[in-house]
Amino acid sequence: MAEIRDIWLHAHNMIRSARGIINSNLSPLGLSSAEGNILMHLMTQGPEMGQDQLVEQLDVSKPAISRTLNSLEAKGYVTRRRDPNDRRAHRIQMTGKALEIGPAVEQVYNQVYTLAMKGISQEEFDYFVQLFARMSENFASEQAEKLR
Amino acid sequence: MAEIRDIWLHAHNMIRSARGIINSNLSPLGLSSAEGNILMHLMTQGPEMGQDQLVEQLDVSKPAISRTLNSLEAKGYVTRRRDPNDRRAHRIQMTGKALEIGPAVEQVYNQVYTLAMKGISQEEFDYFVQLFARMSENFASEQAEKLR
DNA sequence: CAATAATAGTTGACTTGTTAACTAATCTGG
DNA sequence: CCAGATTAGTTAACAAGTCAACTATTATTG
Repeated sequence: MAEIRDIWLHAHNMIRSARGIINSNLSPLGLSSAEGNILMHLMTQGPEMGQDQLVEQLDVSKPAISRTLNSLEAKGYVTRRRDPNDRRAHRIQMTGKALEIGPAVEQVYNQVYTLAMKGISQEEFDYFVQLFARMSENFASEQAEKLR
Repeated sequence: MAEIRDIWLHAHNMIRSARGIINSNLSPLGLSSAEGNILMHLMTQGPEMGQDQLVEQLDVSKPAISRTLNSLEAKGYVTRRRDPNDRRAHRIQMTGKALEIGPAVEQVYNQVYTLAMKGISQEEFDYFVQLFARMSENFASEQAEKLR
């Protein structure tokens, strides 16, 4: 019988395992999983964007994004340009160095995705994500409720 | 079209939201979510167990359990007795104080579970958990592989 | 039966995230 | 046009977890 608590155990386990795999595969490149997440997002979603877009699209807090960009910038994988149209904002751009390691990073993430999907059909997967989205939305709208 | 990355966004969001709800509802009792998780487990899975069982069943590392028990003990919700049959081990037991607040704690968790299930049928839920279990197992056996 | 391995817990250093409070720039309505 | 609200980002303090290395027992086995 499925226990509802199990959802949290599985979610916790999956996130921890995936992070572990990503960390150990990125460490030869001198990258952490938090850094990899941002690079992967930039690689797949466009080569340049504002910090606030990273916050929204990766669903991670502003301070977390800010600090991870600090280390990516220090390592030379990313540049922060002031946006000339809005001098509060920063435009984040991957450097040539980032583009060089791009395929290697992408491969690490694809490996994780492949592992997650192992033994699961496309239909099952779509249904799973759809249910997860509804459950996640329950929490999101509860939060919106509280802010009102 | 369902993106596989979305799974992590949903999992992240659900865990964070649930933690937030639990934290804010337990804070009047002076409890954190990490502490609540342990109390809830003791309440539903038996009034007494070894620390290693908490580690295994809650799927949280030894240090995390150890430190959370420190604070539960300091607050008088739990006692650590040395096991007479194995003097390395500790037997964890809820105190009367913990039993008193038990129903209130349980209610907080049930509220979260109810929210997660909103608009989701029992069949959908069972299927969801079953798929999640398989996905989680993919990661667990990968990890076992590496240890071998 | 003694040496070695395994197990239960703790401690320390770190990772990755959070919220709250702040600065600086931009927007908006009276 | 300017006072107050909003927005982009940073900093500080904290939460909750991780792994690695340690102590102190208990189990195994040669």
